[in-house]
Amino acid sequence: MPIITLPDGKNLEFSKEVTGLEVAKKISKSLSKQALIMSVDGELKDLYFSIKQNCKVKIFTSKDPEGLEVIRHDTAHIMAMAVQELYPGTQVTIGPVIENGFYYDFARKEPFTNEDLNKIEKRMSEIIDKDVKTRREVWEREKAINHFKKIGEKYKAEIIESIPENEELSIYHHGDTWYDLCRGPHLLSSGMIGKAFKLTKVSGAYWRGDSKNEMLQRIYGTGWANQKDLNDYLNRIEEAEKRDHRKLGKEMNLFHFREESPGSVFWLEKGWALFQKLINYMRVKQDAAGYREVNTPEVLDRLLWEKSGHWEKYGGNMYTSETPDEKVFAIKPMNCPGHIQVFNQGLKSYRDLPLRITEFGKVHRYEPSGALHGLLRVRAFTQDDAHIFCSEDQITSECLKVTDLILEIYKDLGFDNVILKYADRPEVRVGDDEIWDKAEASLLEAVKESKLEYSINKGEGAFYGPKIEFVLRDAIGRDWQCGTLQVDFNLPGRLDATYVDKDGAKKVPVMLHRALFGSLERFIGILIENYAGKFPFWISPLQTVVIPISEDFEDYAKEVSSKIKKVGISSIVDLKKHNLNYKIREHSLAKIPLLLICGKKEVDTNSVTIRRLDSNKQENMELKTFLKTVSAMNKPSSI
RNA sequence: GCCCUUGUAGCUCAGCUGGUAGAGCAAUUGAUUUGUAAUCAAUAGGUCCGCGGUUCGAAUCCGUGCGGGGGCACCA
Repeated sequence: MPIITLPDGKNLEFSKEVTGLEVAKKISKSLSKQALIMSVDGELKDLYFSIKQNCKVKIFTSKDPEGLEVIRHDTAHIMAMAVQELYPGTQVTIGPVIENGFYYDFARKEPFTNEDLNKIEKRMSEIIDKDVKTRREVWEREKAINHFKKIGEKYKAEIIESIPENEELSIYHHGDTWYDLCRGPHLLSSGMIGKAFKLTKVSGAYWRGDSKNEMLQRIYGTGWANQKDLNDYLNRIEEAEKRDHRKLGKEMNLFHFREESPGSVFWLEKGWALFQKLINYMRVKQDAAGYREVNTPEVLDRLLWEKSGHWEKYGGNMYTSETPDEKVFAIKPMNCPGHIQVFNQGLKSYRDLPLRITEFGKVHRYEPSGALHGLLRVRAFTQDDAHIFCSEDQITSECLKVTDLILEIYKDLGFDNVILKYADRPEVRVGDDEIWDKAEASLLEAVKESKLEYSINKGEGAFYGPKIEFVLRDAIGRDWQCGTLQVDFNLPGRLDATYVDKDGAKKVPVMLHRALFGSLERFIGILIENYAGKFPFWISPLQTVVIPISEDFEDYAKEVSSKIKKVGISSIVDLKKHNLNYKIREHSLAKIPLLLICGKKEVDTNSVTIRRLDSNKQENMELKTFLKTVSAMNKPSSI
């Protein structure tokens, strides 16, 4: 006689055991039509699960995340079913739900093509139309293993073998012919999936995510509660493609890549202007925050990298250079050993701490070819790197200062939404556990004091210390990991850094590694995508174009342009023999923030007519006033 | 690095099943001197990614290398 408690606290009493579907019917007819799955005392169950005892039940529809998830999960199953019907001999492996959709990994010799995807989609649609029923069975472990081995599903058999002995093995049947080992829960029938899904891409994926294993074929799909949500999603993807920094970088003449140096950027004039503006801005901010800028060699003796521990852990990813006298040098993949050598120059006292050394250091890392991606993952990049040498009791306050600086800088660049990821000791590391305990505790304290939202990434720290990663959210809701802050009790000791403490004894300083943008290259990529190339005025690589209406006004246009440059704002005059409409179109497409039109009217009144990007209003302003206005626009909000 | 896919003019792309390449924009030249998103015309521009093979003949088919793209793995 179960009494069922609903989320609103209401109790429903039944005279005998009931299924979820019956509970939903009792609540309301419309709910029973929309119900997809339920939770029983917090545990997700199929709607045909029979409830015998008193419990709390919640029914989920496609409006709930749980409902959407089960739709995606069922779509993955139906896809696997369609694939095995169309391509006999294909083995199934796993098919989980992911953000925005699902995938399923298959083992099959022949590659799936895009035409195959269309065929599979069609077959899925047919299965959904047939509305095949779902049925759950519990199998004996041995029976399941032998069965899947017998029918040639060796991956499934392997999965079952790895499931703990005490766990129940459920097999879900979809219709009479197809079934899959699965934890569930699932929908009552295939028709409940709806048709708001689309198979999006095929790719390779290693069995169990390990590159030592064989490669499977993964088919990705996206799945939604209704057609509108699917269309919205597809539109979001399209919008993101329009913002692709590789496309915009080419269109806007910011940078390019060439075969001769894969993963290294050729910065063009405009891209480099942007790069320099960011660096100059950082110089101002860092100077105010007590940093001292230095510059250290790009090429350093291999012995130093051996001593620091980099050679052992990352040697395979380091560029090296052999000199004519057969010495091996490494091209720096990081700035830290160099900065410790800067610290080591001259005797340091506790009065020098905290000592904040910064460098816009260009580093080279031999990234695997498949990892390269525009500006976002490159083999040569510039870090806005700094190392703070301090005493143990300064760690937390220094970490908080770094966090404040990062937040201020992100805000200036238009990112208000920042979260932290705290990562602790990895398996492969240097230094003993006692030191790690100390480092982790001090960093975590700073994380907590920052009052920012944070998550913990177990075992993801650097090999020399725990770290925080700063993740910002862009204009279209994507997260990007940029800044980093790491506590390091190891490297300074390895490279013999010491300072003289109050009591006259030599001590090893703690070192904090931090980068704010991280990689300038990557950050510019993110900026391009965030702003879709329409940068805020103060970092825009070319801020103004002066357009004379005809040859008669060229001299005035030149005069205006040179006055603009005198107040520190970039400007060119467009003297090409094209008409005004043409020039407006060209420079608007190039995303120039301000176009200044000069004709008879402007010459007579010593003024300019302004056309702002994305506006077709005309705004006439006296040149003097304009120069003042535009100077005020030429800086971020914190300066 | 691995799987799939792709590489034609500065850019975007066309070129069916093999017969040594074409458009638009950009560039150059000339005409037009223009008031807020493409003025008109002419000219020039290509080792069809590299190397090898099949073939009477290869941008096209095959092999291989390099680069790009989508994932996987990696990311100090």
